[in-house]
Amino acid sequence: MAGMARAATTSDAFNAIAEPQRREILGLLRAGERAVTDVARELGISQPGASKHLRVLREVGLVRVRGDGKQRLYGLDARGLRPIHEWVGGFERYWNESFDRLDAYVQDLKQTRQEE
Amino acid sequence: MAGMARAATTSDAFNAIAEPQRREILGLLRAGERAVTDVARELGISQPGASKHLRVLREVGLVRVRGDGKQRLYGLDARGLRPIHEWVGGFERYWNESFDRLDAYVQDLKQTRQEE
DNA sequence: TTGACGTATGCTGATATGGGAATACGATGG
DNA sequence: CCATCGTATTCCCATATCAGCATACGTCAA
Repeated sequence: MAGMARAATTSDAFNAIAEPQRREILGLLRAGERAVTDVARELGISQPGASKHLRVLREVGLVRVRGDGKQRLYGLDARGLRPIHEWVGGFERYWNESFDRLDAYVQDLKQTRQEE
Repeated sequence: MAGMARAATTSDAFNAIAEPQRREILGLLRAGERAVTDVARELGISQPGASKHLRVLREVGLVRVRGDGKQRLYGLDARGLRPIHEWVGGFERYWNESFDRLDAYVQDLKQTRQEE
């Protein structure tokens, strides 16, 4: 076996939210549960498209399903976003530094302390 | 033109951090600048591999380069992570809710108010 | 059961992606 | 200029991904 497009956990939450439409879906579901057709309509995508994206989101646990008659209601389960938030948050002290005209030595000093 | 693997901005910060090794690189660079070879060695990947990942990170602006003799020192530029942090943070109030045994109606009520 | 609706899956085509290996490029030192 | 070291790029392969389309599946109503 040779190359793998995106090594390790090929389908984790990081990957799921790398897709703009999936991010839109998650944002939409904050307002409450939605049937597949509704998701498709409100986002202007096809029904199979919505269904597939929802499948990915479900497989990584960002979304739950609930049968409601003929419909399948998808609801947000944001718990999987927390690790992402924490990982990115680990860089919080760095993104306020102005790197624009900053050489490496100064940068090394700054990461020791200095907040703003 | 038909299908595109990952629609809109095919290379944004969301995509860049979807790769585990690239996340490792970013984490490594928090400790300071690194030459390509050092990144490769410390992460146990090949030099071309490191170079390619660093290229992606540079193209989305999460990393800056600086020539240092024969070497090319890569440094972290975390500013591009801020939008991600904010987007994910928009779900913060949802991931503490216990969805485990919660039906949709209750969920709809909760999103109106209730904090914890 | 049959039809209708809602949803999931399968297929295809185009493209993106990552790894490995080889190699080209760039800068420095002699 | 030449050798060397550090880095970037290219080629190839295998795989993953997404969109569009068609179609299968599941549920409910009559």
